[in-house]
Amino acid sequence: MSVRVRFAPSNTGTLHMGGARTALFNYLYAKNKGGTFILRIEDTDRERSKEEYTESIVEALDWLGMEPDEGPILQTSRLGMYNERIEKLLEEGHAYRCYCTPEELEEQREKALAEGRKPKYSRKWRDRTDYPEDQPYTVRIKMPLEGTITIDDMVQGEVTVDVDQLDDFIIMRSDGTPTYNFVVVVDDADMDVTHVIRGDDHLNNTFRQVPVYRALGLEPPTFGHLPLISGLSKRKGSAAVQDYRDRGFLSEAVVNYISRLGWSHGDQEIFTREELVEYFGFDSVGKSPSNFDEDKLKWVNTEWLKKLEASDLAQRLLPFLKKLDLDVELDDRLVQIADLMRDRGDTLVEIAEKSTYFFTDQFDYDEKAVKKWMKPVSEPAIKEIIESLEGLDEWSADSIGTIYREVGKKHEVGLAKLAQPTRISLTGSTSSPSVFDLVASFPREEALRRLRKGAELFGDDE
RNA sequence: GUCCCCUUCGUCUAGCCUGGUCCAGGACACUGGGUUUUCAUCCCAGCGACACGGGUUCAAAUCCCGUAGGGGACGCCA
Repeated sequence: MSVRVRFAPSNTGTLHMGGARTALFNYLYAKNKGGTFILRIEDTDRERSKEEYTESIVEALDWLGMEPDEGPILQTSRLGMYNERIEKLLEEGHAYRCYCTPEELEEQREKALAEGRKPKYSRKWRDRTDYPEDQPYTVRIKMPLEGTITIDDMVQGEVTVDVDQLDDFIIMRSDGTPTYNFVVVVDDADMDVTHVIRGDDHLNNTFRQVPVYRALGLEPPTFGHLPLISGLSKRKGSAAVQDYRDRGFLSEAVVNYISRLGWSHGDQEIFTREELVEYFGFDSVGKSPSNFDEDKLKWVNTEWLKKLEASDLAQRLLPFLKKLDLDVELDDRLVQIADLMRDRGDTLVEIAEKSTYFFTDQFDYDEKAVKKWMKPVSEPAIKEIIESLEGLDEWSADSIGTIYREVGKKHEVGLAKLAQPTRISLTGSTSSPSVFDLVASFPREEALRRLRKGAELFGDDE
């Protein structure tokens, strides 16, 4: 049977890095096995579920390149299915009505906790049939009364729990809606899910769900419970995936980075999507929780920034440049600039911010730099360079470089004394790509205009 | 409180299953050098860990037991 996995977030919030990693491991496992990746939205929490979150989750997955093969499937669209199954369980004696009130249960729970016992439903209505008339009731599943339940988890290995830890949990609320631990089972079974891969905060739930499978006459799937990413805070990965996109991280880098949280492939750090799909397997998934380290994410991002095709990079940089109110469009010049700037920042945001001078001359000259470099020694040479540049046949970094070297030699000034004033004139500061590339990156008239304007900064003799 | 899971450099991890090749390897970060027309990139070096305690064994990061610490679960949330 072919592999079918599902990522099943609730739509009570946006997708954050922890969820993204769970989705990724599902996706990678499915693709590695040539299987199917399903997206299901767990929206049975009527209080908190919001459609906008569903959209946000779909968008995040899309950005990360994990389009589901099936879905999104909403659980609320399947309500009828659940009621049928509950009726059947009731008829077969695998479930029963419970007339306890929420207040009554809460009281018992608090009492148990206060006395240091495990809070557990008393099973008061398990074997009763003297149902009160017209009273609201919930439906509870009958858990086995003795024995143990063992699962063979793809990540955790064999885990056994004594059934005395389990109680008859509610599968249908008094308002008639089914609860999570019941609904997941029905859905996973109906969708022919073969492998349930989720965070290990669900490990305990698994022992509740297995008896539900059995009561329904179904074989439980294979489970894989991933260790959680610990200490996620807004600053550490629990912000929406889209926030990382907006902060200038590449989706490849995000995917690459989160894949390495709990999984590894020897010493390799940088993976293409194809490699991830090819190498991924639960043999290499660890059991211990990991921390989200933004410094390393940044490093992975710089690696991807270096890897991308220049034209691709330019395209991705464009929106960030536009956000800075710059007059830019996707053209050869932008591609050239992207290529020059790609290793000069950790994120697209930083690169965009450092690239503003390419698109506007509204910048301030760095005073210290002006003082240090705009000196009379450089002035005659720079003036001659400006003249030579005016008549240059071929406007290219190479030929521009030739002029700088020749003029420098003639005036007996070092290259730094020509390069720095040039940088200041074109960018306002002394930090930029190679000067020749820099000059060549401007249309000739613009370069000359800035050089002439900059030349006015040359100070008097000291 | 009860149950489940986890524990190798600050962080992500390799090694653990199949004890010796590990006085523990790689990566990020950090520190110091070098290359360079600036900055960045890049290169080199350094710093830095087997949670603790018992066993088993000729030999343990690797196997067993315990302790401590961390995480998770215990809902008419998912």
